[in-house]
Amino acid sequence: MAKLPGQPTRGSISGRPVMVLLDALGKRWTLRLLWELHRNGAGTFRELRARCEDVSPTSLNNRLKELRELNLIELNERGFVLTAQGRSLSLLLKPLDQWAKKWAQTIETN
Amino acid sequence: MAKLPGQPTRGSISGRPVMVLLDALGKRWTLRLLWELHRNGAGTFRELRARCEDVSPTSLNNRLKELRELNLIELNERGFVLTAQGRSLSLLLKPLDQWAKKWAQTIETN
DNA sequence: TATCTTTGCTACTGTTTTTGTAGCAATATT
DNA sequence: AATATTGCTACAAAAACAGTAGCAAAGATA
Repeated sequence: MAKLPGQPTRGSISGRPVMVLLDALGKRWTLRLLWELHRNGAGTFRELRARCEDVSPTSLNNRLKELRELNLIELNERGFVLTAQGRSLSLLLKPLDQWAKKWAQTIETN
Repeated sequence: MAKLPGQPTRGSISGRPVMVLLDALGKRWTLRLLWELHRNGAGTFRELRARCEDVSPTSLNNRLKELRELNLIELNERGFVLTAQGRSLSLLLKPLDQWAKKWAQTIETN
């Protein structure tokens, strides 16, 4: 189901690892799930649904399945957890929070 | 069209800046476009299409429109370019390339 | 001035992705 | 033997995206 590095993806025929990654992250809920698991730790299927604005079980299952095939999360006694790979990736996402705060100040919402 | 920080988004009712950002980045071609503009510089509409696997003009236009409203890109004489904000964001994305390379080695594709 | 090109972009239709509701099978608990 | 919780699936509707064609405006060329 998920496209692994080396394989052509939805958004890039090259199969270059970074392209495969960008494509996976570009699917809905993927980034949010990584973020959620990083910030608030492991969770069961239903817990993750609740944490993610009640995402539909269909979508959640698809994303979790893909993230598992990509070796970014796994399912154990504690629920769905980031793997070592997943943790190292989510570390890269961490600065986005601070960045977004400053960014928000430069945009007039009202 | 685009959801700005402070406003509820597709994937988060809170409007928290980072959620707005994750939602925007989670749309197809968004990450790829930022990546492309960072790596290979400004480009016209048609150039960007070609650079991005011939993305449909409909989708490209939507993403460019959103990215402009989010103050991440702008259109000038040279074509579509990253703004200062866009550049600072794409700097955060840069490490993904190296990460993906190592990541690819840990996954057996064949 | 008239033609030719290139620009960003839109209309339209069909496919893919995502959603929302209901509920199942398996495991654990009481 | 019930009851509850787990991950997950079926199915139909809605939304997002793709693919082709082509338009209007601006610039270059003749």
